[in-house]
Amino acid sequence: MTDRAFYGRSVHEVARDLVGCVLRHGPTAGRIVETESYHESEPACHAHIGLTARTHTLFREPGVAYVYRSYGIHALLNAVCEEEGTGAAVLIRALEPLEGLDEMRARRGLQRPEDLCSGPGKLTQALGIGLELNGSSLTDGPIAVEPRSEAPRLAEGPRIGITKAADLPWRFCDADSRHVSRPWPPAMRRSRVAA
DNA sequence: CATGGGATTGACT
DNA sequence: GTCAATCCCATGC
Repeated sequence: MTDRAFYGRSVHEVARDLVGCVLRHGPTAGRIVETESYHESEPACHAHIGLTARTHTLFREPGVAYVYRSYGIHALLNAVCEEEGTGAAVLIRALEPLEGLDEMRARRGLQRPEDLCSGPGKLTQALGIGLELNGSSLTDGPIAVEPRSEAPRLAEGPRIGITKAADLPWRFCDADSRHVSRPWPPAMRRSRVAA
């Protein structure tokens, strides 16, 4: 289990260090293979507009889960980082499924492991993470994050799916995983190795 | 109080 | 490649 100090650092460092960690909720678990970092100083971050009812969670203490609804349909999971009062978080974008695959298949209505968690909305559905977990603790709550044993090789690139500050290279992928969401970062498109 | 857009996904051409 | 689904909330009148 990660501790609060792990999250109380630069959001970009945390985003890098979360790749390779195991995310767990109930009987389902997966290895984090893709993250993006967001900081209040740039307009793509929800916290950029300041403290509102929606962004309240982003300004809380490090190690809290920020879960919000995207496009009216999907729940997206973030880990709140840096000091309390600073709006910054790491978006968990993809997992390599490890445990509870059948539970994930039932929730997703799909079979292939690489389709179960290869996107931020997909993984919350697969793990059963909903908006009710917004504000819950990642260090002592229903969602757990377990430290990695070794650091994966990272592929970095611009964040995707956003219109503002789209040039910042704050997307971090496990360069050797085939469970990363599409499109893959340029550095990963040439040669592929099995996960 | 009305409106528009978004850190997405899946289905379709 | 395009596009609709669907809803919270920020913004503007």
